[in-house]
Amino acid sequence: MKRVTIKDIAKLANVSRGTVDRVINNRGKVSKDVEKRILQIAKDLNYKKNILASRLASTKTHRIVIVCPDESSDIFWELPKKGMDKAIDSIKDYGIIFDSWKFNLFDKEEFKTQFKKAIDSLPDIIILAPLFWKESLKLLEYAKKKQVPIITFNSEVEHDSILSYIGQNSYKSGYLVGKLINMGLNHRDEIVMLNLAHKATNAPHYSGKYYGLIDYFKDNALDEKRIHLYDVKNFRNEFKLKLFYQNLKKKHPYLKVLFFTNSRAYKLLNLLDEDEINKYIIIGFDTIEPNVKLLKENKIDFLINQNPIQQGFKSVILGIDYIIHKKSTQSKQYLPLDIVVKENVEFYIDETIL
Amino acid sequence: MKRVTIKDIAKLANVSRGTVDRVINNRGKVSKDVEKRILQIAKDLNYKKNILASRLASTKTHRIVIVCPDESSDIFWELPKKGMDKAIDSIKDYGIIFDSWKFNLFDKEEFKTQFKKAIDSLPDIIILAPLFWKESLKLLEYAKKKQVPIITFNSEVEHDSILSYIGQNSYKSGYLVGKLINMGLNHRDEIVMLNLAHKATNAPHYSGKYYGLIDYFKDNALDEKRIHLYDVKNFRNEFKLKLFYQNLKKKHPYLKVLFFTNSRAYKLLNLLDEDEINKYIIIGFDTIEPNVKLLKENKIDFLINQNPIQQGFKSVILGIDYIIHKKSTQSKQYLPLDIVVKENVEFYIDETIL
DNA sequence: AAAAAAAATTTGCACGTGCACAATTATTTT
DNA sequence: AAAATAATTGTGCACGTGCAAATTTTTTTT
Repeated sequence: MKRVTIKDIAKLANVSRGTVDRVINNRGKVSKDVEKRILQIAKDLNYKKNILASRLASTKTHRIVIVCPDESSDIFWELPKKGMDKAIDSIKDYGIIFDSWKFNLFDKEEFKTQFKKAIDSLPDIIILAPLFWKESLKLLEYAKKKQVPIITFNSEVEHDSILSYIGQNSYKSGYLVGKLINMGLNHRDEIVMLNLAHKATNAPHYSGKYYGLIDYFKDNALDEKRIHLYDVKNFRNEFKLKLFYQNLKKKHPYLKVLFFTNSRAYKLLNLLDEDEINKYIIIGFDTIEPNVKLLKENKIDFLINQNPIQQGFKSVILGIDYIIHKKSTQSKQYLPLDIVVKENVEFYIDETIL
Repeated sequence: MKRVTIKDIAKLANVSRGTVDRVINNRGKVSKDVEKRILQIAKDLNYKKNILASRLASTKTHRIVIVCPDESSDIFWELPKKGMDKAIDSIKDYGIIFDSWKFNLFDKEEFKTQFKKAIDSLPDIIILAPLFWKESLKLLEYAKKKQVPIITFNSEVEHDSILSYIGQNSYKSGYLVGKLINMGLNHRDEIVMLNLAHKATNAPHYSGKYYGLIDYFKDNALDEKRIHLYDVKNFRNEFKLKLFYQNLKKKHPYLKVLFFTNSRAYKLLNLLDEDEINKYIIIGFDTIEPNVKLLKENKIDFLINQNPIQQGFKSVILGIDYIIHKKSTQSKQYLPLDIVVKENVEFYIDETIL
């Protein structure tokens, strides 16, 4: 069962390889009837381009630009980076160049600068973590004008220059947290949802979580008035963070659940005593090292894993797919929301992908 | 930054491409000093073979044989199949031939026949689901004699002709189940562990689960005497299965947890009434369709996902890796044990891998 | 209807490696 | 030391596609 090649098609169509090539790759300059004939034959023979030969012969060098936070500005971002590096490594023969425009997670201006630079360099595609919502939308419009397609990951933004989104579904993660909370809740207990983040960053990102949680309570006839949402902007100042917690305790005598909306649970928890922590059901996100440590010490009860490594990996693979196959289906891919407990955490730490 | 090619090395070493080729691929017939020189230069330049060109030029056709149960004999086996098909599809240009020797899950003799046939066909590698323990060991010895390397998945067997194992860790899954059970258990409740399987199949497979569960109880100062293990060999006979359950109920007045050791929870559950089921905490394995249905109906509380799709996918990828790169590190890769509940099941059903 | 222009098609080299056979050099045998 | 043999090294074609220059065919213009 020999593979069907361009040559086979050419012979059957009574034309040369070059003509078939032009049809297959839409290079034009082919008469209508010949084109039709060739396409029919290609279809009949179920011709599939040999990607090895294609990439080997191609002189074009494609370029993918990655725009995401510097992993030194926040520990979480080491994870997508791992996945991306893995993917990049796996296709080193395909002649695709990767550039990285990093920005400090807390620096809105730098985000704008870097994203703009990325667009202006006119790459074949940009892989973007659109952390700042408003600014992203503006620049996405700019990208559209410049005809640079974009794959987003981690944060969900809607825009028609976005080819695909890879990441978690915030709403559903909130809903899932509802379930986890409910497994150990009494009727009076209060739930506090802590958003340790700058106001600047992606708003829908965590509000989705909030509404998911609320809806779980509604769907299960629980009183959602017991849920309290707090934005904690000064989380990087330990003193203020601790002060915030002292006030929180006073305000909520029946406080039972601490739900951290992102990977920064450890920032507060590491400031508290053991018996203080043990009173609560504590839920956070992402299996970064300080969180895992707390999980193993029974200080965190659940971590939701949003598969950041896979997010990075798949974003890059998708970018490659787009370039190689010119696949351009607008799509969303929500990665699993894994429930991580002490007893299965080992499987979610040093994922060896592929 | 142009890629380093064989030609570059040849020029620097003052030899021809052919000589470099012979060194790189250990084809012999090269004088010692030239070989040394070339290897040094290759190392200095950090030469990496271009896999595209290599595979394109290669005339060799490699063959991978898959030996696993026919998916029609048990619904579970559709899942690894999906993963395998995906992996096979992704490398269709690499000129690797796949053969499949299926066997009926319940037929020990057929397993032996097919596995033996696979070995005798002398493929480059066999990907095997070693469901029958004793028979596998015997034939693995035979494979060793015939020098056929083997990758196993799904069931863990120890043998030195096995290159890698991809699958779950039974002990740890039992341990994890302990945790899940414990979240909703009272001190008197009885746990019943049901092994719906022929005696013939892989013994350590489920006994690992048993010991894991026991150990969780011990580690957490729970009374492991409340755990009762039953082998249910006649599970395919609905009448006998129901009878078994009736007896079970009589025997265990404080029965609270039904823990199914494999994917066959639905076989019993579909015979029982809704209010019967609601009394229990029910835990099973694998997100096959009938189980998912029960999970969505709140009839199953937890499913442990052993990532069968990924198991299939990774087994094949590993086989390809072995053939292409001659990587031959003996290794085990335990895939995550995902906790699946109604609220996150959607992410574990129709996994779109890569 | 010949010349010019445009459109369609063919041809040949390139990509980097595998592999078989030819050519050269080194070693052994006569 | 020439001849025979062995060991080593070089050369050319192949894999299937991309691409552009060269050629042929068709259409338009004079």
